[in-house]
Amino acid sequence: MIVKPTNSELEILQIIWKQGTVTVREVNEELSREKGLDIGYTTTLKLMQIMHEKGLLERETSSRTHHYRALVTQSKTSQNMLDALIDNVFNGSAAQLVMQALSNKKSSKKEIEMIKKYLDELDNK
Amino acid sequence: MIVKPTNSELEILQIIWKQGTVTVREVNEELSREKGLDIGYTTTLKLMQIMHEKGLLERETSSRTHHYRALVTQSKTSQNMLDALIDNVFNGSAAQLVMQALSNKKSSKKEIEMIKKYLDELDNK
DNA sequence: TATTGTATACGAAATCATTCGTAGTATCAT
DNA sequence: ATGATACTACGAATGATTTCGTATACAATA
Repeated sequence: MIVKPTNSELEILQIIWKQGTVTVREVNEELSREKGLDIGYTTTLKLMQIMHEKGLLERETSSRTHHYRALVTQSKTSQNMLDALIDNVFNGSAAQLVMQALSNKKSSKKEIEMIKKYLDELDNK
Repeated sequence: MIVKPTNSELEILQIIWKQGTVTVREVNEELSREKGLDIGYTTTLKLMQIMHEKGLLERETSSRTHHYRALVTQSKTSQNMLDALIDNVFNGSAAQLVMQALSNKKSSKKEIEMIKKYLDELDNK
């Protein structure tokens, strides 16, 4: 089943993917830091509770302070988002998306080399 | 100025990008067809009116049936979406996005060749 | 001309996402 | 033990997006 995280949920997921296991407070502080403004603690709490209901997060409630972990991987999630974008906006062509992605964002030579190497590997299969 | 189309707006834009110039009815029928369920005519109408207000569409009202055209290009729009995705999900690395995009969606040899050629051109600049 | 069909305009209901306040409870330091 | 602090639960306000009903007007046609 494909779960599509909302924007706010995605922000929270990013933090969890970096940290592995988190408390609500940790996420709330990191969010506030990133945004440079104070997010209400209960706002973050509520969001994470909803994410738990939706099956995006699991949690450990044995101690008073709950601990959350992601149930969806970063790669699965970003793949879903990419697939949606490819289908919806690039007429199903990954190549089209790739070229456009490279056209604007100036990538370093190193990055381009990396991609080439990657393509060669793809070729040899 | 960056305009961020909502999901529904994007669906409509797709149709308009394919067709060039459209009436509300055409869009409504195409939407209903794609979704396999009947969308209220006035729903589509309202959306397109909003899109017009927002500056996403222009329209020709000389005849009773209005004709709409897109004011945002597909490439500008998709570039914006890609940039957002790269920033939000791929830590700012286009290369990361590119490789992931290619990993799942199996691209044809032809597509891969095309990308390689494209990379070579990028290199020579 | 009266009827029927097809437009637009627009307010507002319905839905979904986000934010927050309050209540209740556990924990910790004094 | 008491008070301050930190936690969860949850209802509800707010805001944005999506959907639809109704009013009104024009056009085609019987």
